[in-house]
Order: sequence, then structure tokens, then C-alpha cells
Amino acid sequence: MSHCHTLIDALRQRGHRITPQREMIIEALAHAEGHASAEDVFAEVQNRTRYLNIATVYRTLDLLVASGLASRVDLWDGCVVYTTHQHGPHAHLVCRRCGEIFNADHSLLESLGNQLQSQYQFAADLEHVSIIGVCAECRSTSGSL
Amino acid sequence: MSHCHTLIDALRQRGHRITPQREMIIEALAHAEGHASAEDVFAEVQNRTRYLNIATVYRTLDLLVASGLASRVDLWDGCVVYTTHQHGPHAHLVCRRCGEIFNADHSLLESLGNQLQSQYQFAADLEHVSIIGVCAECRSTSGSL
DNA sequence: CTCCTTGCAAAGCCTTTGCACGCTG
DNA sequence: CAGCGTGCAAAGGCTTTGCAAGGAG
Repeated sequence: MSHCHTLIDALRQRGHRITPQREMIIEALAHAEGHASAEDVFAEVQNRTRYLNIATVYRTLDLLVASGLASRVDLWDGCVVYTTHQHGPHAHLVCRRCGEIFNADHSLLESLGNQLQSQYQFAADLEHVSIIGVCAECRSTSGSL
Repeated sequence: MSHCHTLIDALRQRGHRITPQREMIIEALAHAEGHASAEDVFAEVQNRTRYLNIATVYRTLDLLVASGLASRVDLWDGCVVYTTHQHGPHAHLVCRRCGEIFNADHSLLESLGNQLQSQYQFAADLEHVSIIGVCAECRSTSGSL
């Protein structure tokens, strides 16, 4: 996948070494549509090889975030996911019933960002927003609350 | 503080027993302006008495949330706070520089909620929203990023 | 050849849980 | 006086860290 190479090149340009582990971690994260937890990435890579330690996953994800190549998003209840910027900025809608995560178009948040800017002089990181609620499917299958 | 009694009465009406510990925890949470972590509550109560265990704080806060009297909000980086509904629903603006938490008026989020509703059929819990960014003060003291 | 990265295992941190005692209602 | 709530201590889950060996550049 081409986006992997973008990320790998970016790491290399910043002087970081490219190892097979880092390649596989980046590939797994890029393949995840929009978001993946450290465990998700670890499990995905382990389908292919056992030469990977969970500590390395954490270290590499931290490195990507510190390099500005990925974002860490705190969802609901201690759940944390990482996302690359390949799908463009987007908010995460988390269903508290089924746990599913949906991506919402970034434009939804723009007017909110502008209001926060003008009313509170607060510069929001809109790509880190996650919103808890109940998704369409869960609402139709089990009532409105 | 009168709001404490509102909460205490509500608990009693639901058949829960009122103990000195619960009273103090509720009072500490109600006095915190808008939000407090379990540690915050624990520290606040310990200023007055040592007859309180951190496990009791967690259990009582969970009870308040389960009873619909308080909300648990996942801020940034694993930080969790609890809020009563005394100040009305509000979003939390978290500064990633100084860690300060600001309350934003709930009306800011209303159009967002309506859009999520109509475009995604997603029923958002707007009182649980927290938004990461940089506050006015930190922006003025150390640049724009 | 240098020193950045990794694996392993242990430590850390916050939160939850089991149990017996004590207090509320 | 029944049984809910508490303190204590241990367990739990996830994440981070120290260290020596290994591999990228």
C-alpha cells in the first residue's frame, strides 16, 4: 500500500531507522480503516509473524505520534486508538452499546471549531475528537435510550 | 451546599444508604467546579478526615453515574473526571499544554448534535464530549502551535 | 562500526474485587 | 437485626521501562 511508504519515508527522513517490525506496524495501522488500538495492530501483525513484541508496538505508535504522522485518540472508557492522516481529519463516533466506531466527516466540526476559537480563544485539535452516543443500528434494535 | 442535598436525597430515594463517606464524597464533587477526578475527590475529603478509602471513592462515583446523577468524562490521555449536572450540560475543553479544563456552554454543541442525528442517525451524548486543544493563555505565551 | 531498536521481564499506575467487620435504616 | 457499605489488601489490565543482544545505516 502506497500510504505505508509515505509514512516509512517520513520516518526515515527524520533520521529514524526502518526495521521489519516498524514496517509491519505501519502497514497494519494504515490498513486499519481509520483507527486501530495497540492490541489491534499487534494482533494483525502476529497473523503474519511472531517476531514482534507488544512493547515495540507501543514504542512505534508513540514514535509516529511524536513525529506528527499519526494521532492518538482517547475514545470512551480508557479505550485508545491510533489513526494515520491518510483518510483526512475525521471525528470518531463511538457507540456505547455495541462499541463500533464510525468516522464522521471533518466538515461537521468546522463550525464548532470556529465558535471555540471566537468565543473561548481555544484552538481545538479537531482530529482528536471522539463523541460517545448510540449508533443508528443499536437505536433501532433496542429503543431510544 | 444545597446541591449536595439534592444528590443525597436522590440517592436515598433510590434505596441507597447515606453514610458519612458518601456525604463527603458528594460534597467534594459538588464543590469542584464542573469536574473532579477520583483522586481530586479523595484528596479533598482527606483534608478533613482520614476515614475514607480510595476504593470507596471509586465505588461511590460509579454509583452516582449508574444512578444518572453524575457523568463520567474521559478527557485526554487516560485522564477521567466526574461531573454532576448542577452546572447544566457542558463540554470540556482540555488544554494539552497546561492541562487546564474549561467548561464550554452546551449550546455550542447543539448544531453538531443535530447534524450527527440527521446525517448519521447517531444520538450523541453531548454532555460527555471533551475537546483537546490549546487554551488562550498558552497560545499567547508560547506561539501558535 | 556505531548506536538505535528490539525482546524480555519486571515494574508501574490506576482501578477493581474478595472478604470480614460495622453501621444504616 | 438484616444486609448494604466500608476498609484493607491483593489482584488485574494495560502501558512503560531497564538492560543486554542484535541489526540498520
